[in-house]
Amino acid sequence: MNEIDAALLCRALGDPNRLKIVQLLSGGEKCGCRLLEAFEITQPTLSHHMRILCECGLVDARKEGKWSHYSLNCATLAAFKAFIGDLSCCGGERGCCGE
Amino acid sequence: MNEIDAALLCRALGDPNRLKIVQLLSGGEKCGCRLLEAFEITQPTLSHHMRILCECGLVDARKEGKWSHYSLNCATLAAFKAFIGDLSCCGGERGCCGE
DNA sequence: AAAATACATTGACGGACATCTATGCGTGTG
DNA sequence: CACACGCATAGATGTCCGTCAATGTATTTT
Repeated sequence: MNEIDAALLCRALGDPNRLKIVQLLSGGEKCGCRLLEAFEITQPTLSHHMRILCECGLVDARKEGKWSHYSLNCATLAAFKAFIGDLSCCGGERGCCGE
Repeated sequence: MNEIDAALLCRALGDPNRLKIVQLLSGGEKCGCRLLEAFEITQPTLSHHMRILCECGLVDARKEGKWSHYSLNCATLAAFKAFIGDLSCCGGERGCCGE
C-alpha cells in the first residue's frame, strides 16, 4: 500500500461518524438501515459516508432486494493494518510502540 | 483510546504531506529544516502541519537552540496501532485481515 | 552589532467537506 | 395497482482545510 492510498483511508477514517461506522462493521456485516439507527444523522448523510468508505476500498456493499449490506473489505483492512503497524517511533526496536 | 481521539489521529494522517512526515519520523527524530527539504511546500505550511501532528499527540517537539526536533510519540503511536489493529472484517477469526 | 538561520504566527483565499432538504428509483407489500 | 420502505442523487449552505506571502522572534554566525 502506497502513501496516497493510505492517506485516502486515513482521511476516510478521519470523520468520527465514519470511524464509528467502521467499528460497527467490525462486528460483522450490517445493512444501511441498521447503521442509521446508531447515528443522529439523516439517511442521505449516511449514504454519503458509505460512498466515501466504499470508494477508498475499505467497505464492500452487497445489494439484496431493497437492502444494502455493508462489510469491511478484508484485503484493504489487512493492508492498512500492515501500513500503520510498520510505523515506529524508534526505528523498529522490540518492545517499543507496540512492536 | 476512544473514537474521538482516533478520528483526530486519522484526520491528522489524512493529508498526504503529513503522512509522509510521519513516515520520515518513523526513521528517527528529525529537525524541521531537514523535513522541509523533503517537500515542495513553504516553511509556514510545514509549520502548520507540524502543529496539527503535535496537537493530536502523535508527534513530540523538542527545541534545541534554533532547531526544533520532531519525533513520533511512542505511547500515542502504540495506542493508535492497537486501535487500528483491533478492527476486524470477520469478528476476529484467525488468519483474517492480518490477524 | 549586523546578518543569516530556524521556526512560529497572522491574515487571506480558493477548494473541499459534512450536512441538510427535496427528489428519484427500485423493491417489496397491501 | 398503489403505497411504504431502503437507498442514491442533486443542489444548497455554512464551515473547515491546505496553502501562501508577509511578518515576528529567537538563536547562531560573521
